[in-house]
Amino acid sequence: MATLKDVARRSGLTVGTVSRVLNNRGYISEQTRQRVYDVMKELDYQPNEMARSLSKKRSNTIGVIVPHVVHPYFAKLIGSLEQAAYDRKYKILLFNSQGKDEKEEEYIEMCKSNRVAGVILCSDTFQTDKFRNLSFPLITIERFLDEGTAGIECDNYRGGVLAAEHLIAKGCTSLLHIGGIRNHRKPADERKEGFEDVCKREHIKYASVESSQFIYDEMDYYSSIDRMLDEYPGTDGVFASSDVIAAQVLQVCARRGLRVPEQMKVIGYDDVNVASLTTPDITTIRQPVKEMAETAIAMIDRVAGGEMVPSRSLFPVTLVERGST
Amino acid sequence: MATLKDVARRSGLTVGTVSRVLNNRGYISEQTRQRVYDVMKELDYQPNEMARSLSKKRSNTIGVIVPHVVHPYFAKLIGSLEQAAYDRKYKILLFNSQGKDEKEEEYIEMCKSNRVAGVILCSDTFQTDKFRNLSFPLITIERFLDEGTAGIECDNYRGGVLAAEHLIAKGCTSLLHIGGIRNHRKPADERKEGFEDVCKREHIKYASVESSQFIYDEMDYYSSIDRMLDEYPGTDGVFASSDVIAAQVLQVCARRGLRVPEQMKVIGYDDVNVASLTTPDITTIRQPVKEMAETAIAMIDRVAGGEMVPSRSLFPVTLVERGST
DNA sequence: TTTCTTATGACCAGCGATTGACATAGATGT
DNA sequence: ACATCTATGTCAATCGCTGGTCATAAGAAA
Repeated sequence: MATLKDVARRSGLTVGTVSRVLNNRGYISEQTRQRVYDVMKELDYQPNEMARSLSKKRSNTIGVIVPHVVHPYFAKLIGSLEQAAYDRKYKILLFNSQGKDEKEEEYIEMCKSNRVAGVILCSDTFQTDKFRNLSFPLITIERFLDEGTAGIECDNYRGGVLAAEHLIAKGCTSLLHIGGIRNHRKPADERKEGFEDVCKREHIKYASVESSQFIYDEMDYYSSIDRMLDEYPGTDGVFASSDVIAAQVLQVCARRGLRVPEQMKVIGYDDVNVASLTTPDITTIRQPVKEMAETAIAMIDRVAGGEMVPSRSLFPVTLVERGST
Repeated sequence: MATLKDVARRSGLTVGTVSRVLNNRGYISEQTRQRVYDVMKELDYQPNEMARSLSKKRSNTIGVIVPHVVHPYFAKLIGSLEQAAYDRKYKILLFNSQGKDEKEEEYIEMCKSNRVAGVILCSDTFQTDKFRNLSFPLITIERFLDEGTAGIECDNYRGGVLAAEHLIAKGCTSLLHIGGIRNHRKPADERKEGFEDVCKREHIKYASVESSQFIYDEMDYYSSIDRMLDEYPGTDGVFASSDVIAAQVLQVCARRGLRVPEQMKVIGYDDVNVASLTTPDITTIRQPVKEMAETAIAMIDRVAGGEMVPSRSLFPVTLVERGST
């Protein structure tokens, strides 16, 4: 592959000058600039990012660590992050921790090795010394971390409130909240709190359960849902903390002969594509994933530029009404 | 961050020796090796991959270019690729071309710049000179490319055959095949051929249509499905070329009051999670995505090691029977 | 004429590794 | 006692690019 030197030689300029063009440094005449670009095209020159990063002690790569890739919420998040990164000339190094703490630590090390511009850490909650003294910004999405540079969340409490109020407005009298993936601590707790506060206020019977025995990459909640419905008979409204869980609630209902939404109303969370692919489609609490992703990438970019960023950003959620309620 | 030099100094060895340990070169006593590892841990040393790659003229990064991230098929593929890459000490640089040719070309350039060990190109079909004279292996998945190093496909013809045979065995008399995303040319054609050959052989009424007006990231086939069912009344079996399409067929049927599987049978393709999240869940043709991903990564690794790899690998598909047929 | 600004050349250290050539020296084998 | 193997050191080039320091020179501005 052609190198800077080749471009310099071919264009009759020096390496220094060509580098100046490449990095918009110092004085360059329009004519020279054009000449350089022409030669670059002619030689099909691609700057060697390795050398560049080595020299600049920083790459334009962003590490994204997710606990799950197949789950539609993360798929959507990853897609949005990639788009936002692309817009700002960054590349995404994707890591799937599968929710394992050791893997997460290992990936952080890899990010260090690769001198990433920043890392975006999604969901789950786990603290380790490895997150300290990082030489790059660490942005968390829907996750609380003491050592992080900044945290991006959506208004989970309000999500719980919206869900409960909606179910109650639709006439439910006995509610059940099912937590699951991505809900190990804080974010889920807040959803639950919002949900429960409304139930208390409105004097509605309710219960909250967690399907903790979730298996990554499997997303199999059926048995726990079944058990829960047995445990709380008379439930006529379910608030699932993800659309995937909600979809499975729908299936369990179908098997039990419970008509949705007539006999049972179901509301999900996230608003990912599965929510609109089921029959009936699922009423859900929408997270502005795209905006959250853009914010995360923008933050890394800004921190890299020496700017300050808010340590916590809260995004609003909205209710999307569909056929399940 | 600590450098090799620091490790050398701290351990009382020379840079050369430490490098030997790192790369398993030459003679090293067990004692020295241990000493080096200890110091590395002590200093929290992480080899600078940039410097390494620059020196070795090759990185351990693999570029993955997909036309779509949110589509469950790709989400699954990406997840499998990441896992396989991790197992072999590679990292994934993720690029979403959104099916746009220009973006695909641009991403290939980026891969060049980053001196990736190889690129995995998924679905869609598009040829360009940019794919020629690459200094790294280019592996395609479910995609035909003249310039590629190797292609990995699943037996699409057989998939079509299995689908048609299954629907007919279940008593369908008038079939409809709906193509869509990821089906621009060859792979989809073969599914269609398999499907049609069986229909002809069995003297079953059939039709094949394509919902070409697909919008990336939207996955909205409803209107086209509606139109198709209007156009082919009497259809009692649908072979959709993806589970996402099948899920939407299910919804359209529900809206039309067509009971599945009693009045209408539906079979999908891929076997991604949505297939099991709908009610009823979807009978589908399963692609061995995980194995395909592993093969792709393994190939890059082998080509990097100077080995030869088959230019075409065909994987078998299987029928997974569920509630929609 | 003198001073500035613009535009480029000429050099070169440095980024953090790799790798090869060659030297040295103790241990082992025969 | 001599060859051989093992284990390290020494030294330096190289990978491709960045970015600083100077020097140079032409044209513009004062």
